[in-house]
Amino acid sequence: MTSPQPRADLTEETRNRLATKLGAAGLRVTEPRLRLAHLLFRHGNRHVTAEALLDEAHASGLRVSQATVYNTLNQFQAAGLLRQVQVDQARSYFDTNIDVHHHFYVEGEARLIDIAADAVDVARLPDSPAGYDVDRVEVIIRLDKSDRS
Amino acid sequence: MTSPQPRADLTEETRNRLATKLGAAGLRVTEPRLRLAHLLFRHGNRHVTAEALLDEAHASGLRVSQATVYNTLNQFQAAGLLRQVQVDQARSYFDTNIDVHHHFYVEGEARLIDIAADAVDVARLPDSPAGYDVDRVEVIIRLDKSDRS
DNA sequence: AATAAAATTAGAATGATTCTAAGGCTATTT
DNA sequence: AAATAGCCTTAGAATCATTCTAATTTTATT
Repeated sequence: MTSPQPRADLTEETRNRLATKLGAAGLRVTEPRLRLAHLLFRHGNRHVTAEALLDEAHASGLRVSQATVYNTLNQFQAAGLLRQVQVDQARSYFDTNIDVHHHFYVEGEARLIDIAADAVDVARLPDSPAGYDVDRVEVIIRLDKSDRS
Repeated sequence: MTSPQPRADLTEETRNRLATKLGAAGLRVTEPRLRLAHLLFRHGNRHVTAEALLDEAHASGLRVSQATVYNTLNQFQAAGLLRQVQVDQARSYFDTNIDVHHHFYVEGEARLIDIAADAVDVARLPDSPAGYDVDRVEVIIRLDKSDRS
C-alpha cells in the first residue's frame, strides 16, 4: 500500500502548519479552508477580492462555491487572519498583512499597495469622542497617474 | 397680482446663492438640483447617504426619483461640491465638507464624525511609486464603544 | 414658437454580497 | 467503529446599493 498522496501542491508539512494556524484562530480544519488558506498565505502578503480568490481556487483545481469563499474570507477576517480594506465602493479587498500598516490606492487601477507602518508618521491624534476608544488608525494615500510632460 | 411664491422654504436669496454655486461648478440650474442643494448645504457640514437624502427630499415635499438623487450626488461630487467618503462596504457617504480633513468612524453605528485637518499631524509620508502623484491623504480613525467598568 | 441639448424619470438591470435549507463532514460519545 | 450532534459547504435564490435604459420633460437657444 502507498502512503496517502498530498493533495494539490500542499505538502504534509504545509498542511500541518496551516492546520495549526486555523486551530489557533479557533477555526475547524476543513479541506476547503486549508486549501484557501494555502492560496492566501503561500506567497507573502497580498490583497485579494472574493472574486479573484474564487477564480484562483478554481484554476488550482479546488472546487469550492462562491458562498464558501465569502464565508471563509469573513471567518478569517473575524478570526484575525485577514484584514478587510475599504477603499473602493464596489469591492472589498482582503489583506493578508495583519500588522499595523497603511495603503496606497490607485483609483483607476483598483490597485492596493502596502505602506509599512514606520513609513508614515501620524504624530498627533485628536481625542476620541467620550465613550469611544480607537480601534485602529487607517491612512489611505490615494494616487493619480502623474501627467508626463 | 401677487408676486410668485418662493417654493418650499427656499427664499429668493437662497435660490440665488445656490444657483450661483451650481453655475460656478459648471452645473445647469434646475429645480431638483436647487432643492437638493438646499437640503445638503443649509445647515453646515454633514454626511449623508443617497437613501437618507431621498427620504429627506420626500419628507420636504420634493418629488424626485432615486435616480436623480444618485445622479445629483455624483455630479456634485465630480464638480467638487461634495466629497465621497468610503468607510463602509455597504453604503457611500457624501460629505459636504470639501476642505482637507479626516474622519472618525463608529463601525457599529454607521456614524461619521469630522476631524479638522489641523487636529491630525501626518508628519511623514513615503514616496509615491514612480509615475504616480498623491491625490489626497485620508486618515480614518475607527472607533469602538469603550467597555464601561 | 420651434429646436436642440441636457435633466429627470420609472423601472429594469447589474453586481457584490448574504441568506436559505438541504446534504456532507468532523469530532464526540457510546 | 457505529451513532449522534454540530458545524461546513453548497446551489441557487434573495437582497441591496447603485447604475443603466429609453422615454418624457425642462431648459436654453435660435
